[in-house]
Amino acid sequence: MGVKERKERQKIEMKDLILQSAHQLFLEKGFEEVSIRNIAEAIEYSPATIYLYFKDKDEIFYALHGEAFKIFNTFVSTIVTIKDPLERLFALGDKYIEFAFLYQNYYDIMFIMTSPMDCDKSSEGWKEGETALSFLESIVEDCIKKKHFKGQNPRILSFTIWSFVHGTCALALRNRMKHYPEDEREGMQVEAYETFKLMLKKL
Amino acid sequence: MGVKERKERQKIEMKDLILQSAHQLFLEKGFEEVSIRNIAEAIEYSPATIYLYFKDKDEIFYALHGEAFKIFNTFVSTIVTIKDPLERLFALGDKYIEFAFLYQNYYDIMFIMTSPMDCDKSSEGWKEGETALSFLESIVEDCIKKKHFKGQNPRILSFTIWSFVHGTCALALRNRMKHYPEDEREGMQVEAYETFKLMLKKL
Amino acid sequence: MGVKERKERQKIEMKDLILQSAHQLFLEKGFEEVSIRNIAEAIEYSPATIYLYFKDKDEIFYALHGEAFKIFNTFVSTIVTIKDPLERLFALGDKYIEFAFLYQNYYDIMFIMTSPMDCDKSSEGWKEGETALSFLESIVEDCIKKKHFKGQNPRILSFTIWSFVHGTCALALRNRMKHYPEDEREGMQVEAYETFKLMLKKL
Amino acid sequence: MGVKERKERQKIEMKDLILQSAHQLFLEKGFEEVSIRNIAEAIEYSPATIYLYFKDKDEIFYALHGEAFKIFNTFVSTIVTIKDPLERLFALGDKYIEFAFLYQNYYDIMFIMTSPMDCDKSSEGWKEGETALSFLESIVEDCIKKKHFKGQNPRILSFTIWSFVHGTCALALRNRMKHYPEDEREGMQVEAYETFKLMLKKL
DNA sequence: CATGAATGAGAGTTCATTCAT
DNA sequence: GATGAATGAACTCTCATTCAT
Repeated sequence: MGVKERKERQKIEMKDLILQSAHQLFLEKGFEEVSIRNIAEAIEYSPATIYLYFKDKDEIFYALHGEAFKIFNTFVSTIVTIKDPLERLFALGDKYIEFAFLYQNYYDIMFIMTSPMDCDKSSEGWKEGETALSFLESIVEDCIKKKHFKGQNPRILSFTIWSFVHGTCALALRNRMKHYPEDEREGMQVEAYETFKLMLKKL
Repeated sequence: MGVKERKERQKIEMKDLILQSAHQLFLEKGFEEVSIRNIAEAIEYSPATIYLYFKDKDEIFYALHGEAFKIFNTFVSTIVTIKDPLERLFALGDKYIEFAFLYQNYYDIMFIMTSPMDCDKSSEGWKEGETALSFLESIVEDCIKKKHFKGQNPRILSFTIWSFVHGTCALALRNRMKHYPEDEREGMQVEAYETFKLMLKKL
Repeated sequence: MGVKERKERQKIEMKDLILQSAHQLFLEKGFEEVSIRNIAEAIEYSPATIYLYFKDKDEIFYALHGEAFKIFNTFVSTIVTIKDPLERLFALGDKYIEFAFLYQNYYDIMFIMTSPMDCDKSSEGWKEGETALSFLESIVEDCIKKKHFKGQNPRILSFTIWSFVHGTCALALRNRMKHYPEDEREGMQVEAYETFKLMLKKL
Repeated sequence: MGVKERKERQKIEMKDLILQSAHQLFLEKGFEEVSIRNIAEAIEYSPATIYLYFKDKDEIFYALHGEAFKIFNTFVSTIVTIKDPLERLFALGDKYIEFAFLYQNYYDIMFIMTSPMDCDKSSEGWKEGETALSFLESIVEDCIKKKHFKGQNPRILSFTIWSFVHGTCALALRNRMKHYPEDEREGMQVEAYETFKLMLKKL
C-alpha cells in the first residue's frame, strides 16, 4: 500500500512543480502571455504532460488563485505578534500593500481580474479569501474593543479600509497613475496611506 | 447637397455601431479576449469593414476610452453649482460612485481594464482623464481654503479620496463582494462611503 | 464628333496617369509590394476608378511590360548615330547594362520575372521585344560586314552577347553577388564587361 | 531500441516531404505566391504542422537553397579528374548548364528567384554557394598558371564566365527565348556556349 | 465619371488541446 | 507515466475586387 501513497505523493509533487513554474512565468509575463507550452518548456516536460495533472488551462489558474490566497495569508500573518490592535491594523495595511506590489500578478488574480472568478469552481480558492477578510474584521473588532473607531460597525469599517487599500493598489497596478510624474508615484502611494491612517486615528 | 452630410452622418453612425459592439464585448470578455472578428460578427459585418473605420484594435479601445471620459465629465459636472466646497466634494463622490454603477462598462474601461494604455497614443484620451482629476483637486483646494483638512496636501488628499471611491467601486464591479450576502452589498457600499465622509469631516 | 475624340483622348491620358504612377511605385517598391490602393492613392483617385481603365492588376502590368520595352528601345536607340559598328555594338552593351540598373524593375519584368509572361496577352509587349533583339542582330551583322567576328553566325553571336550582358545584370539585380565585397561589386560588373569586350575583339 | 531512430527517420522524411512540396510550388508560382497554407494543402497536413518542422516560411526556403547547392556541388565535382585545366573549365561549364536544365527548379532557387536572400540567416546556405564559386576561380587560376588568359584577373574572369553561363541558362529557364523557333532553342544554347568557349580560347 | 462602402479570400502565425504510441 | 505528432480554430491584418449610388 506504500506504493499508492508514493504515487499520490509524486502526483502532488508534479502538480506543485507545474504550479510553481506557472507562477514564475505568470509573474514575469502576466496572465494572458503565458501559454501551456511556456509552462511545459520551463519544467522541461511536454505540453501533453500538463494535461495529465490539470484538466485545462483554467484549472491551473484556479489552482494559482488558491495558492495566491495561501501565500497572501501567510505573508500577512506575521503581524499577529503585534500587541496593539491599531498598530496591528496599520501593519496589516502595510503588508497588504507590500504584497500587492511584490506579487502583482497574484494580486491581480485575487482582486482584479474578471475571468473565471464567478464560476463555482473557484469556491475552494475563496475559502482562503474569506479567511483573509475575517482576519481584517477581527483586528478591527479588537480596535473597537480598545475604544477606537467609536460607534463604528466593524464590518462596514473593514470594508471601508479594504476599499481604500485596494483602490490605491488597483490604480497603480492597472496603470492609472500616469498623470503623476513617475518618480512621485511611489511617494504618493505612501503618503496617501499615511493620510488614511491619520483619518482612521481621528475617527 | 445633403448628400455629403448624410454620408458623414452614416460614417459616424457606423463608428458608433462598432464602438458600442466593442464596448459590449470588451466588458463581457475583457480586452484581450475580444477579437476584431468578434466585433465584426456582432454587428454582422466582415472583419475587413472594421478596418475602414478604425486603424487597429487599439484605436477602438482609445475611442471608447475617450468617449467614456467625456460622458463621465459631463455626468459629474452637474455638481459645480453646489456652493459649499465640502458638500461639493461629497456630491462629487456620490456622482462618481453613481457613474460607476450606472455605466459599469465605461467605468471599467476608464479605470480597471488592462489595455494598451501604456502607449503614448492614448494621450488624447487622457486629456479628459486629467480634466477629471484636476476637477477633484480643485474642489479639495477649495475645501482647504475654507479651513477643512488642515495641513493636508491637496494632491495627496485627492489621491486618497480617489483611492477609496475607486476601491469600493472596483471591488463591487469585479465581483469581489461575494462573501457578503447579496442583499447587503449595496447597503455596505453606501455605508462605507458614509463612513469615509465622516472620516474626511473629522480630518 | 469632336466629343468622341476628346473622350478618347481623356481616357488615354488617364490610363497614362495610372501607368506613370504604377511605374513610379513599381520602381520604388518592387512589383509585389505595389497594390492597387497604392496606385490609386498616388494619383489621388479611388481604387475603384482604376478599374474603369484596367480590367485587373495584371492588365496594368502587361501595359507596363509593353511600356518597359518602349522605354528600353528609346533608351538604347541613341547609339544609332555611332558610325563604327563595333563601337556601336559596345555602346549598345553599355546602354543595356545602364538601363538594367537604372530601371531595375522594368528590367526585371522584361527579362527575369516569371509571372504572366507566358500568356498570349503579352504578345503585344513582345513585338517590342523582338524589335530590340533585331536591333542587336543587325548591329552584329554590320560588324561582320566590316570583317569582325569572322565565320560567326550573327544570330548565335547575338544570343551569346545577350546571354553575357543579361547574366551579369541578372546576377546583380537578383542579389547573387553577395559574396563579393559590396564596394567591389560595381567595379566587377564594369571589368567583366571590359573583359567580355576584349574577348569579342579577339574573336 | 530502433524506436528513436525510426522517429528520427520519420522526422527527416516529413521535412523532406514538406521541402519537396514547397520546392514544387515555389517553382510553379514563385516564392511570394506560395503560402504555408498551399504547402500544407499539397501534402494534406494542417498549416500548423508545417511549423513543427520549420520555424517560418523563410526557413523552408533556406533549407531548399542549401540542399540545392549541395546537389550542385556534388553534381559538378565529377570534373576534378580532368587533368588539363582548360578542359576542366569547359567541362565545368558543361556541367553547370546541364545542371541548370536537369534541375531547373533548384537552379531557379539558387540563382534566379527573389527571396529573403538578403538576410544574414542565409549565411549557412551561402557557404555552399561560395564553395561553388571558389571552385570555378581555382580552375581559372590553374588555367592562368598554364599560360591561358594572359594578363587576366582570375576573379574578374570567373565572374565573366559565370555571367555568360548564367545568362544563357536564365534566359532559357525564364522563357525569354520565345522568339526563336522552339526546335532551334536548344541548338542555340549549345552553339552559344561553343562560341563562348572559342572566345575564351582566343583570349 | 467617379467613388465610398463593403467584402471574401487569404496571408503568416500561435494556441490549447487530443491521442496513438 | 510521458510524449511526439498533429490539428482545428483562432488571431490581426491586407488585398483585389465589386457595386450601388
